[in-house]
Amino acid sequence: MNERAKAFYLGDFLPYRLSVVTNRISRAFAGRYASAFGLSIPEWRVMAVLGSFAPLTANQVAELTAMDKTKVSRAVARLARAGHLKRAANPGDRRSSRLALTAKGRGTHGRIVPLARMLEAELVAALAPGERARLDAALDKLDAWASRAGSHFERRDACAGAEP
Amino acid sequence: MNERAKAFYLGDFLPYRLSVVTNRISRAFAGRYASAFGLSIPEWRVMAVLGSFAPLTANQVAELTAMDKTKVSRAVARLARAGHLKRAANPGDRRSSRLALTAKGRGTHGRIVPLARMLEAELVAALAPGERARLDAALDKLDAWASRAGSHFERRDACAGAEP
DNA sequence: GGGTGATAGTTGCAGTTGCAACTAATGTCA
DNA sequence: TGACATTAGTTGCAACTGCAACTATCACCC
Repeated sequence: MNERAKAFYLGDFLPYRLSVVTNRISRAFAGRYASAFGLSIPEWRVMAVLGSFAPLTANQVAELTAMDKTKVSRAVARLARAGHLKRAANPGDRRSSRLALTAKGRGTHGRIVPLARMLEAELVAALAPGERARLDAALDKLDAWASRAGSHFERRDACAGAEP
Repeated sequence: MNERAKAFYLGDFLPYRLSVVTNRISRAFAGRYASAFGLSIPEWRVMAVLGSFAPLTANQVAELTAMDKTKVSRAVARLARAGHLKRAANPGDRRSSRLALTAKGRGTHGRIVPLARMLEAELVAALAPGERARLDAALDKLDAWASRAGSHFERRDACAGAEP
């Protein structure tokens, strides 16, 4: 009836809730697997997409991983230094290079992927049957909303996907 | 049949998916509201819990916001400097202080909360009826899993930022 | 061709973060 | 009371982050 409406509980606030859960899961993933191979999450993401899709430019990696090009650049530099990937000249465009995993990189990738699958399986096991599909659907909708909201209201973004 | 199992697609990896969606939403929230009041997300969280629960110690704030005590300490320092909250001596324990919003802080809180509710309403509007409740339930389960996994397996993390 | 504007990727910089180490105040137990 | 472990909160540090600015290359078009 007055301006003193219902109390606001942070714990019920969806963005907060998503953030907390996501961070806990990321932490579990990083702590159990990624860091055991000396990889940060951005590096793991780069390796993951390079493991699936043949040679990619850094730009394509950025799109596939939803990461800022700066982040990709640094992750690629570290992975190259560590011998996990190599850059080959891109015949069609000398500004970019074709990134691909080395044998060592493929080895690491091959060891992490099963562990990632295992972690995901544990995660899904915590859900009821069919609940994962519904979760994915909900996340799709939220993502679509956030992408729209981000591009409409946020300050002038240079280009593509906003990202973490 | 051999070690070359199904390809791994990062885009289907649940931790990754959660991270991307969460970050987009946080960004939309921060860009549209929090930053308009000069508040970072950690600061907004502190104000949110102080707005609901009378005086709290920094420690209690840390628990309620699921933030590191360091983060809380810095957020509180900035909020105090900006005049949004004040620290009062804690009679029972001189190590901590009782934190509470000032009049100015309550004013800001009172203006942000309706906007936060509005954003959440938009978010929920993107979902089907009943889908939000199912999402919450799923998040609860994932959270429970992550808390368990984190406390059991985690130990010395490197220092990689946490994000899937 | 040569100018103009876009694009790929890198780097400088300022701000944020978590962990470890630290100070200060309690608590405990003999 | 006096040593010793605990807890509240702060700070040093080293790493990560995004943005803006920059270089190099490409694309267009007169």
